[in-house]
Amino acid sequence: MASDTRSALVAAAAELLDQGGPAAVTLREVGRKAGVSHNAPYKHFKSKEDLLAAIASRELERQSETMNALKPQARPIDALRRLTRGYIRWAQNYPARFRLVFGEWKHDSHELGEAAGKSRAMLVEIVKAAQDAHQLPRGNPERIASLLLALAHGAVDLALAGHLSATGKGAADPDMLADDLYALLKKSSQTDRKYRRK
Amino acid sequence: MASDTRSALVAAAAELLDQGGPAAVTLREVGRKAGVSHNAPYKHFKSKEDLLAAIASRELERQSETMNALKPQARPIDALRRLTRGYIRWAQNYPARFRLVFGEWKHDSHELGEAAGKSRAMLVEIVKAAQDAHQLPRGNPERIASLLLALAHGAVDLALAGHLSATGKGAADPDMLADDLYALLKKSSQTDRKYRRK
DNA sequence: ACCTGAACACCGTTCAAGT
DNA sequence: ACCTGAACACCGTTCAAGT
Repeated sequence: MASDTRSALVAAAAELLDQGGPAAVTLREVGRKAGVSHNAPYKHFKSKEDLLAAIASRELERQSETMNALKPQARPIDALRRLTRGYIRWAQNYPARFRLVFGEWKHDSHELGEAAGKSRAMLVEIVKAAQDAHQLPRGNPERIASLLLALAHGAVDLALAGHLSATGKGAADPDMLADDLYALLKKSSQTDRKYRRK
Repeated sequence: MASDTRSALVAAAAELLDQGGPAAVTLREVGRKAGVSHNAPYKHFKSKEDLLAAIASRELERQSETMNALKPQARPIDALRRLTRGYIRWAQNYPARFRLVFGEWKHDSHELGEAAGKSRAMLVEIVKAAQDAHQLPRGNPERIASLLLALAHGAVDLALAGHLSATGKGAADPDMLADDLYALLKKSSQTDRKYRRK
């Protein structure tokens, strides 16, 4: 199914993407790197966009693998924090892949949506566990997962674009903002507990 | 300073951007729309990227104008909420401009950074006012402004990419997530008040 | 100072042809 | 089924030349 040249093409394209952004991913250069002609990719991908979508899918699958490997953790809230940090690190180390995964997709790529859904489901599970341990406030776990994801995503995207760094006292990097949100959630969950004890 | 053809070129380019994304912004089409030759843009902009940066600057300036026009509001917290909603609406109505403004910039465009800083400063002022009225928790106002901005930005970016819509019960749009964060901040500021009264 | 038309190198995509 | 080489249309950019 996943032929040898196909994955070689994806790997070559990902390398070019990291080095010079989407503009550097030319089918001619991809072919050269993979040792085939400049239009051999058309036997494996419908178009250049389809090749880029394959990179994005690969990235999302790797993310869910990383999430699986990271699961066993004493406190669920610590697993969540670690996950958040991992997400931020990934975006900062591979900004081009990060932007590709969350960029616009005309050919709405069913495969991509499924890979994203899988990661999401795992995230929601950990949120539920943290709620059961009273480390997160009550409420719809999917909603809280979205809140955490949106903040981490927005913080790192702004940071990459240089729109976050107020130099000096107010300076905040993505990790700090994530910590702020976790602190707010913790405070809120403590209020929840007080109610529960009444 | 802002010559007539220059702004005509920017307007034409913005229109093309809205219609078909950055790929649709070809200098030939921009020239045609503005009634000049396909390389007249080079007398006003160093490159295509420079033209795109001009669109981004224009957009940021318009944002700070909108913020100025919106300022007089009874409760500062309401002004903040309105600002958040405006930001989300803008991104949803003009996704291509939104992505352009927060995309990557090689030629790091000093002009762009200044326009962004101006909007930021206004946002921080309103946060301060809300803190003084005990509608937001204490703490560094720049930090809280970053938190609000990061969440709104991340939520709307995820929504545009289709990575937010868990259908069914857990479904959350950007406005709902912003409301969640405001609720957490309100709760936290009430705890602050209790401390203050002791 | 601003604009034009021709030209160059490069890219995505298609096609006829080979194994 | 997979690959190749030539060809086409298009694009960003440059250049010589015009006002």
